[in-house]
Amino acid sequence: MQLAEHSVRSMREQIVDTLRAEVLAGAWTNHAPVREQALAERFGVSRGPIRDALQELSREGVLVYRPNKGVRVNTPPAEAERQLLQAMRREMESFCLSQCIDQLTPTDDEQLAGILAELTRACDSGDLSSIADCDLAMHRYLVRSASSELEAIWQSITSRLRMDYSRIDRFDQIISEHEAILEAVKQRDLKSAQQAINANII
Amino acid sequence: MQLAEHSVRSMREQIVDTLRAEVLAGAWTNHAPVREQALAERFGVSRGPIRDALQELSREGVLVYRPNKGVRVNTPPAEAERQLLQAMRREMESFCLSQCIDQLTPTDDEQLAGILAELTRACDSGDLSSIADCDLAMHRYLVRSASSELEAIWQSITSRLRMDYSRIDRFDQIISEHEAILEAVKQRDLKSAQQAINANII
DNA sequence: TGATTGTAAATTGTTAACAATCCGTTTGAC
DNA sequence: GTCAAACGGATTGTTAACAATTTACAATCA
Repeated sequence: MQLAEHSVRSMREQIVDTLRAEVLAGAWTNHAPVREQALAERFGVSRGPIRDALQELSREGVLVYRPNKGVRVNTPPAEAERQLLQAMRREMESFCLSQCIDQLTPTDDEQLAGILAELTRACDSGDLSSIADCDLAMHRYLVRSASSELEAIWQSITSRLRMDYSRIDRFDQIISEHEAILEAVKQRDLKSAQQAINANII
Repeated sequence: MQLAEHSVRSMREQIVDTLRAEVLAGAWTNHAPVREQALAERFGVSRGPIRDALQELSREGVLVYRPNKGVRVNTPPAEAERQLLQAMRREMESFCLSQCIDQLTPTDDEQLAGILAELTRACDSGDLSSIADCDLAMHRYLVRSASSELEAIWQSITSRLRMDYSRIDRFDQIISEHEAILEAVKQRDLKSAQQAINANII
């Protein structure tokens, strides 16, 4: 079974996902250094897997690694850099849509609808961390459907973008934008979907 | 001194650079799995740093990691994906030039000239691995001058592109293209430099 | 024969101890 | 009082042994 292959998530991957979500949700400052021992105790493992996870998050741009000094939370990019990264993200997602849209199945539609439902719930409860998670999950789903290779690059771009979800009056907008994406995808309407994605990536 | 900070290259980085150069030069096949113990003995270290290096190269797209099964050499991307990656690479390098060109010093010009000299030597001797190295080194220098953040993304794009240097009649062209880049950069002529870079990324 | 289960070797994943490095503090000379 | 060298605790880097998993191969049965 192929899906089982994917469900084998190593310790490292779990730690990476947990820590990334926390950092991107703004739960950590970039002033205090990240200590390996503390994380090891928290996750109930030794420092080995923790080091692996921190290294991966550094490569991804979430953290910054300096030899013999450990890691810190990365700072947001300068404005010019941010604009480049955003342009690249748009380009990637447009491409991924064009690659995958004709191969999506009703099962995929259901998955996306599920993510949208969770996003709606998160917006209602105002849980910023969860909103960020769901927003990105929807985009990631489409990118991954096109290419797991591109997913890694996409991740390192979005991790560096550090989107800001704090403007509370945007919640309605976030939901409706993602509804538009889902609708266009369901109809297998590439142009509309690309437009909806571009409108969402601001 | 700031450069000293940079010159502190960890064991992992050295191993990563060595292995990347070998894989991208086509020295490894993607049929045989990569064994940690063998590499550990070759580099005279334990499996720890080797695992770190393999993990980093996996994230970069040079290798592919599968839980409990180790890593293999990655396969080249499909044509459509390759075109996207190339477009993104162009976009990045154009941007980096615009960011750094006015801050480059005569020292940078010398560094670039040095890389070009080495490239010329490599082309003369037909050393494909060295040609690949020097070609990328020049581009990397400009990217890094603009942003070490972007360098990581750039690396993961170029690693996946798997450029082909084997056409022997292209050596003259490679040299002249890089001469054009250096010349335009020396003049601090952004438009010409961007044009030269775009012409070189094919 | 062909498929399947059991077993042993090989390989990756994890751990804990040890070595090397960094950083704040103290000490001592001038 | 100021500066620099030296000390000590804390932290990261590396190692080797151990655990878990995979893989190849032989033994068994229909």
